[in-house]
Amino acid sequence: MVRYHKQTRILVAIDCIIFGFDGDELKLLLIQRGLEYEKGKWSLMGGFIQKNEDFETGSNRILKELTGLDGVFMEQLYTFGKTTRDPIERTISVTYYALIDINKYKKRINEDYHAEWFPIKNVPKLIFDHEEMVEMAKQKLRYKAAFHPIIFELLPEKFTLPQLQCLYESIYDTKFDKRNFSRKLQSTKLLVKQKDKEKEFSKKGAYYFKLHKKRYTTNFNAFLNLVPNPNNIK
Amino acid sequence: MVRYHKQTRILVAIDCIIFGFDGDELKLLLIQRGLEYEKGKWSLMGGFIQKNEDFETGSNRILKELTGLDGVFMEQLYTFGKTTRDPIERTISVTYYALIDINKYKKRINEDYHAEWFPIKNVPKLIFDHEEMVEMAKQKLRYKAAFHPIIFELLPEKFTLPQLQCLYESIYDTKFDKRNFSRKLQSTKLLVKQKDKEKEFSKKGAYYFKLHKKRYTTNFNAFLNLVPNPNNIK
DNA sequence: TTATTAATTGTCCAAAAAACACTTATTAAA
DNA sequence: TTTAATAAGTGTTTTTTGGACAATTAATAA
Repeated sequence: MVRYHKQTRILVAIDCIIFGFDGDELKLLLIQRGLEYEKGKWSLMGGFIQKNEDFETGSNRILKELTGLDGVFMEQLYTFGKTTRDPIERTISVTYYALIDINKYKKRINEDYHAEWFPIKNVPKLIFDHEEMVEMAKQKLRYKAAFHPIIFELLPEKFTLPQLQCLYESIYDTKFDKRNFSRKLQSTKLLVKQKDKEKEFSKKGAYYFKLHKKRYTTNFNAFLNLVPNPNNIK
Repeated sequence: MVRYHKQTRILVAIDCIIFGFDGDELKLLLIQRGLEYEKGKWSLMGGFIQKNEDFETGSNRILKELTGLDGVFMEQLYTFGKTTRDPIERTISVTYYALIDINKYKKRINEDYHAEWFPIKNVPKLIFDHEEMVEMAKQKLRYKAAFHPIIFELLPEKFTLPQLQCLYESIYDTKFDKRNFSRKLQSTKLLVKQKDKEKEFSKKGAYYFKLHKKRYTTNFNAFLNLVPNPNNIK
């Protein structure tokens, strides 16, 4: 095989910023490094890209290795390339952020890693530039959730309006008016009210909703406005 | 130096998607490959990352090599990693898109490359996955320009409202109502009307505007709405 | 029966966005 | 000099959207 000569070849890692929601606040899944350098310190789940593996495959492999989950929402975030970011050897890191339904995550699916969920407001010190990665992922999530209905990836199939509002409030670290919130979310037409109620968290109980799947997939990338009618743009 | 063992090291390229605006339509700067593989084919400007170079340095080096320009708006777009994207040897590509004032670009600043501006609606066939990169950059530009005032990076210091509208229309491939457009843009408070007029393109002449630099830098990341008052969010 | 708790629901007002058409400045041609 | 042509500039009305605001309801526990 022909090769490019005299060029530097570099290690390429994939790191995953994994978000979950436990019904109370937004959380982040971290692992405690086992052997090698920086042992015992907290870090994002990651790994090196393999010889014949592309990023989609690699990020899914890494996510599955830790969580056992397949087919979750995951999107490339940013590629970090400071020359000194890994003190052992230059490594660039292609990061992906994932939104998972925390109920589907089974603790200890993988005994090789000591993994734990941390409240997003209380993340421990992380190795390398992982804190910067987390910060960027949080911003991306805030940004995207303000325009697109991606938040539902963090919720179980059936959820209530108060749960949904709580999730938004956790992401934006603020409080919303529940009347306006309810009206706004229902006006998206993405929610289908169920007949049964969630009764654990209140006496009255809150109606469950499910996503209108067809509209959800169709509207996943619908967006808003500085340009007139951006949705009608060809 | 300690190194990670048994891991694959990969070539890392940077490719730049360079946009410009000539007063009429959005354009893309491409080069015709000189020697080596795929000679004569059109391609994005790119290069391999150097041993002690991070992405910001590298992307600026590559941009300057072709355009002679410094300090232009450039932002990381996406990292492409399909294992077969470069048939010579596996190479991942970290892409950056740049918005330049086309007037500052001097043709033939660099005789090593045969570079040409192509209308965005009429881009030739490109090598590798470069068309995919261009497509993604176009989408990103549309997305971002709908919420943030980045478009001014494509314009000279003084510009007219009709020019600005023409640029938006070219990006979105549609027509806007000029009364609403003018009102909307002026309501941003980012524009400062000048006393002189541009008189080449019409008999009446159109007033020049400049950016209100302070407000422009302050509001560069201001944005809009699915969440109440996202601008006030902590 | 009453108290408590959280869910649910509606009205009004303000601001923003979109639809819509005429007037003005200038130059070139009649 | 008048007229025609061209593109710039400007205002009003209506509709839609967003946000402020508080009373009622369902269920359980005291």
